[in-house]
Amino acid sequence: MGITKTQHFTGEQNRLAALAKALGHPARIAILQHLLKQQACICGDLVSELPLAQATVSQHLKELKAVGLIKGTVEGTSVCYCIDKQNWEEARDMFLQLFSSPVTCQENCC
Amino acid sequence: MGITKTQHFTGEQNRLAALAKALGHPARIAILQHLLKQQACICGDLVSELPLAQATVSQHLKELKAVGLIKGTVEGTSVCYCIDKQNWEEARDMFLQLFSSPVTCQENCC
DNA sequence: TTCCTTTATCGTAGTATTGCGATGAATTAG
DNA sequence: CTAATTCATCGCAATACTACGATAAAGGAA
Repeated sequence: MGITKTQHFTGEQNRLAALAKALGHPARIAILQHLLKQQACICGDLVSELPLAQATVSQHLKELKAVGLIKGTVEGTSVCYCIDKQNWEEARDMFLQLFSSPVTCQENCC
Repeated sequence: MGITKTQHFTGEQNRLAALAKALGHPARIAILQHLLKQQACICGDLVSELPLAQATVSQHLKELKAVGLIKGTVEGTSVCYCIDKQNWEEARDMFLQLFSSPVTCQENCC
């Protein structure tokens, strides 16, 4: 079919999957890394930073905004983007929790 | 087009994006959580645990194996899957590094 | 006002993903 | 050997993603 059966999974599983999916593209990783590196916020500089057309970058920004990892504010003609601190920390905590479980599987296991 | 321009990004960005993409589905999150919870490895129990057909689960397992997050070994008729400790820790470190940067953007920013 | 800049959105093409039934391969049971 | 079990793969249909050119919307400059 091609449509994910979200109903059958927990809200946490769906949320974490949505966050991971948003991180699942090198361009979006690059955008986030750039926003983290800059002390101030960035707008269309991202387009010149990335090897992608303006329309494509705008689309990636839209996806990151959709899951809440970034937020944007209009500043005159341009738009200022930055990390959404609250959701970013929520994401960090969810990934941290997933990876905090000890891996009990040994070498000889499997 | 529909093909990601991986050439223009760093190896790290592509690797992290690939790992994130693999985590970008609730079924795969559920699989990993189940493998983490079990002290021993699991095989086809996953199929009965998940609300998906056997073929679909097998496909998700294949993707997780492709990025190295899990590994499987044949044990008679069934296959034993478990977390690949080394790659799992690599993934944990990469996500940790991404989220370790301080978010400097303030409330009034943007 | 008109023009330019900046960003978002639309439309399209190509590709990838999701899901499943059907089938195939490998092992075990009898 | 045959039959059953377990899992992978194939093939298909439906949907989602990636990318970009073209266009639209909104503000600033002249």
